[in-house]
Amino acid sequence: MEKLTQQEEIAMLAVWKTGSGFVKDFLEAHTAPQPPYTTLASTIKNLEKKGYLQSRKMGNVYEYTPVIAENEYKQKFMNGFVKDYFDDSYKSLVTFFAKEKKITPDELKEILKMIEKN
Amino acid sequence: MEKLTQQEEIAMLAVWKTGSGFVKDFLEAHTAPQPPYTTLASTIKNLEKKGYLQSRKMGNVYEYTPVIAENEYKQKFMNGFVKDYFDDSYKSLVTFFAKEKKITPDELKEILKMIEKN
DNA sequence: CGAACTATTCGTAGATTTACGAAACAATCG
DNA sequence: CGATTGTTTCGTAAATCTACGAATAGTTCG
Repeated sequence: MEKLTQQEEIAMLAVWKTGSGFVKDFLEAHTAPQPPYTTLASTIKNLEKKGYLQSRKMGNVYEYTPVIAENEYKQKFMNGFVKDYFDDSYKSLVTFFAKEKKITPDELKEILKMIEKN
Repeated sequence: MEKLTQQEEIAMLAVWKTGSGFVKDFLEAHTAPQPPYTTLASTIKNLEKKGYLQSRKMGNVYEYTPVIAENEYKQKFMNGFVKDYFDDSYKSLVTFFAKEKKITPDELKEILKMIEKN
C-alpha cells in the first residue's frame, strides 16, 4: 500500500473521524485550516486511487468508505518508526516514554490490570 | 525547527548512529541502499542549513555534529503522532500496543520496577 | 612539479506534492 | 425553461524534493 503524503494523511484523519461519508462530511471533520472544497475533493480522489478509500455512487454523489481501519494504519506506521528509532522493540518505546515521564507508574499499573483480567 | 524530509531523516539516522563525523562516516553508517557520495553530501549540507547539524572545518574537511539529539527528535515526532492518533494521551498509546500484544504484561512489570526504584 | 585522490559545492532535470480554479454535470426550484 | 446550488473531474502553476554529476579545490606522493 502506497505511503500517504502529509495532506493525504490529514485527510484520512478526517475520514476516520467521520466513518463513511461524503466529501462535505470530511470537510466538516477536517481540522483547521480547512482546505477549499475542491482541494479536499482532489485529495479524497487520490486516496481512492491509492486504495485507501472505496466509493459508492449514491444518486449523483459519491460516498467514500475507508478500506483500511485507523488501527491498522497506526500499527503499520508505528512498526516502521519503532524499527528505526527503538531498535524494533516496543518495550524500548514504552521504557523511553516512562523515563520521560510521559506516562506514570499508576497508569502502567492500570493498563496491566486491564490486560491481565481478560 | 523545520521538518525533515524522508531522505533527510534517513540521513539523520546515520548521523546519530555515528555521532560526530565526516560525510564518509555517515555513508558507511547509512542503511542500504547507500546513496552516491555526492547525494549524501548534499543532504548533509541541507541538514546543516535546516539547523540539525553543525560543522567544523577540520583541515580541509568538514566534521558534522548533530545539534539535536535523537531523543529530542523522537519525542517531538511522537508528540505529533500521539496527538493525532492517540488523543494526545501516551496512556492510550501504550494501551493500544498492549492490546495488540506488541508488549507483554511481564515487560510492563519490568518497566515498572525499573522506574519505581529510582 | 603534475598526476591521482578525496572532498565539497553548485546546478539542474525530473518527480512529486500542494493548492485551487475552471469547466462539466446533475438536480432543484421559481 | 433558465437560474441557482452542490458536486465531481481535469488541468496546471508553483513549490519542494530527489538524485546525481560536473566542476572545483585542496592533498599527497612519485
